[in-house]
Amino acid sequence: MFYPPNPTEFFATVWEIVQQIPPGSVSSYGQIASMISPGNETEPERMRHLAPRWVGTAMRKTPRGKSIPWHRVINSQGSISFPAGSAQAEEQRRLLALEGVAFDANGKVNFARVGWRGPDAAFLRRLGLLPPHLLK
DNA sequence: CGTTTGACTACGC
DNA sequence: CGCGTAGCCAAAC
Repeated sequence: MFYPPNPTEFFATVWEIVQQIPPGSVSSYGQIASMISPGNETEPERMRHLAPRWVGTAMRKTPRGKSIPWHRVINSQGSISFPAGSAQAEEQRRLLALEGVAFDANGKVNFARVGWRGPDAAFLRRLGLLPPHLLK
């Protein structure tokens, strides 16, 4: 797959992006991965579609106590990626519920309603990321 | 130092 | 809708 040329830097970028997600909104591993460039625009398709997994790796290593809203990142299916019923899954669901993000009977959110639109232009410029309309 | 393990996703059934 | 699989390698054991 695509893999971070510099994992440390990649992880830090992921965390910065996650901090941009406002309360009440959720993003996905794939959405975040698609924002990070360079690389994902030129990467072969077969490599590119594995990038989200690295976002998952970054999330696993999320530093605590740095006010990073890790719970606002879910998978592309709109559901929590921790095993259903696990303590971590319950915690994530609880934190999201506090922000008004609800899951349906199938354990999925309505992306159309609570999906994050993406970071603002100033943030993109600061990190040198590509604007959403240039992303695939 | 060898083996196992992922906070993923698109796609086929 | 749900389940299984390929792709792919840095961490965690």
